[in-house]
Amino acid sequence: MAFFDKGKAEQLLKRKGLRVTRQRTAVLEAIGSRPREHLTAEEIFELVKVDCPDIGLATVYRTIQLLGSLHLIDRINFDDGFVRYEIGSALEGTGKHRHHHLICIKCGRVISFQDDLLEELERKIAATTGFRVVNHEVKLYGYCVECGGDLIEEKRE
Amino acid sequence: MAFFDKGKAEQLLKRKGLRVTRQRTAVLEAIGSRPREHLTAEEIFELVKVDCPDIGLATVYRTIQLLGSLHLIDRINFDDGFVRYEIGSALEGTGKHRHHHLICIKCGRVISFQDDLLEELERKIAATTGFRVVNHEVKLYGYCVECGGDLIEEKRE
DNA sequence: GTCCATGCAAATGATTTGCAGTATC
DNA sequence: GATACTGCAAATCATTTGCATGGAC
Repeated sequence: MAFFDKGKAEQLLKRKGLRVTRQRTAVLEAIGSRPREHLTAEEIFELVKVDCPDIGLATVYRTIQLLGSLHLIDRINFDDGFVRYEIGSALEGTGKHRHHHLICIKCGRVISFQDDLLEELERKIAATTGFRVVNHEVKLYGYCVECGGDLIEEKRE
Repeated sequence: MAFFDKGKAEQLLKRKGLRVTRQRTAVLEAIGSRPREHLTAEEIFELVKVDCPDIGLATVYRTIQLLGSLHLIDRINFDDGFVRYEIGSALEGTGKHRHHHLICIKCGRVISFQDDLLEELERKIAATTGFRVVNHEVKLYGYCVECGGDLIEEKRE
């Protein structure tokens, strides 16, 4: 059922001296059950209430923050007023894979894609600036097919 | 004094039937006077008050939103609780140049860099998905030189 | 049994909005 | 002079926090 390594997550919590609670498990499962869905805290709250009806929204926020700091979930921000979350790439089967987002500026649709093209860039930056890159986030804005993505570029307001 | 094309901005406002006010000019100049500085609304407010002491914070917010929608300024979000702004790339001399950000996850320092490496990726995406990319945003997270950027990679929390 | 974790309600804080007065075109 | 813009204060709303109770180990 789970699309991610649940045991690994519990291990990590225990190793840090943190407790494996019903709420934490439920939040992680809710997010893991919706890969690529970019859930808001409120959406996670609604999903979790199914299995865990007494959970409070504050607990969802606290749990989200904890899981985020452990990199069990990833934070994404589409600048629409909500921070969103998805299962951490470290927990998903393939291990290190980077996925990024295409955001349609007309309809708001978000499409995920994978690409490791930035590794070359990261090496270049390390060489020229001494900055050691450990993660990256790429957002591409444009028009999806339904909103005129394949039209010839033209002036538009 | 201005590091950007002020006339172009005023033209654009007028063309849209909008008014060129003291406040709008002052906000744009404040942001333009601090290239690469990623100002928050509050910081812009403080800067603008020098030339325009009676301006209200609400006007700054409204102006920022307006200038952003006209692409006269660019919005950036470093997920620290503030939306930040910088002069729009369209207004700066060189025209189309993309700049992105290196964010140190230890000290928070932000370094800008330029690179057009993503153009190849954009073409690839257009070809495979039909999505027409018109803009992109790249954030690279890691450790700056002062925070151990040039150390060998090791386990850290 | 010890503390960490939770639920609730209240607090926070960036941003938005209503409205009456003001300034641009 | 019409009406878009501004300043002020109040409202909004996602997120955080204080505190007393509850649960994991």
